[in-house]
Amino acid sequence: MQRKKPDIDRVFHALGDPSRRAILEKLSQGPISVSKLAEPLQITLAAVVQHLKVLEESGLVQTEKVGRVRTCRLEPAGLSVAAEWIGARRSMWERGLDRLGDLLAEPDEKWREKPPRP
Amino acid sequence: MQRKKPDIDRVFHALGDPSRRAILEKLSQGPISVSKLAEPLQITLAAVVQHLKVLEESGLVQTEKVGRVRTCRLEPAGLSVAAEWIGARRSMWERGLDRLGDLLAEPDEKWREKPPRP
DNA sequence: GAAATACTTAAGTTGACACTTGACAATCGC
DNA sequence: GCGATTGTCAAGTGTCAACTTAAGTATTTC
Repeated sequence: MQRKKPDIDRVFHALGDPSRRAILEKLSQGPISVSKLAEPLQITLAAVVQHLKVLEESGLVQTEKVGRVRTCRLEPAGLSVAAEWIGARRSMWERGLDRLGDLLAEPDEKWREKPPRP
Repeated sequence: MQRKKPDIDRVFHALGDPSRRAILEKLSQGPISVSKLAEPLQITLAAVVQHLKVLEESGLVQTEKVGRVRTCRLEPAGLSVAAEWIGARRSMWERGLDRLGDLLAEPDEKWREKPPRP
């Protein structure tokens, strides 16, 4: 479909990349500079900076530059967006599973068209 | 970096697409056939089938074909993988935030190299 | 058994995205 | 000031992924 990106979209897209998740793991140990962040990864500093841009735009990471050093840290609120989406789906899920027998037994005109009630 | 894909990678990648999330939302209301699934989306049936393949390989969805109809349903375990990853990161996060003051005050040779202890 | 339904598969297009290289800018230590 | 450190920007490249169209395969219905 590829529509424009609301917040949730950015967050999940950001989480979808292994390098970015590696960055988040590192950051979960505490704030750190860009170059220290890049060191263990096998990509260039420039690439890390690009990932950081994505992470920052998605609200998962915050950065602040002091002198020539940019320090990065996690933004707890960012992950919450994802956690909440998943949580909501999961609960509907489980409610749905309770009714699973019903839904399988019945035909599925349940949530598409409502036949006229005479 | 773009390495090969472990499970968690597939799951987050799958969640990163709006069409696929739309499919999951629909499925969270109960099992449904492929064409019913495709109807409200503005993409072709073929595209939906491709999305379903991704969702199935990531473990988020299960499908079963009976006669000529393929019925799709959510796989609760799939989302758990994502939920757990997020949960783990969040808790480290929060522990990290407590120590934030320390980490900012100290230099950061904390988690990279351990100087020899005489 | 012919027509309709419900997918399935293959091939091709297009745009996004991860990465690189190389040049540049700001700041720190001396 | 000068050199080293630390990051930033702009192109450019190659790959992947989302879609489409079009043709094909089972199944069911009449």
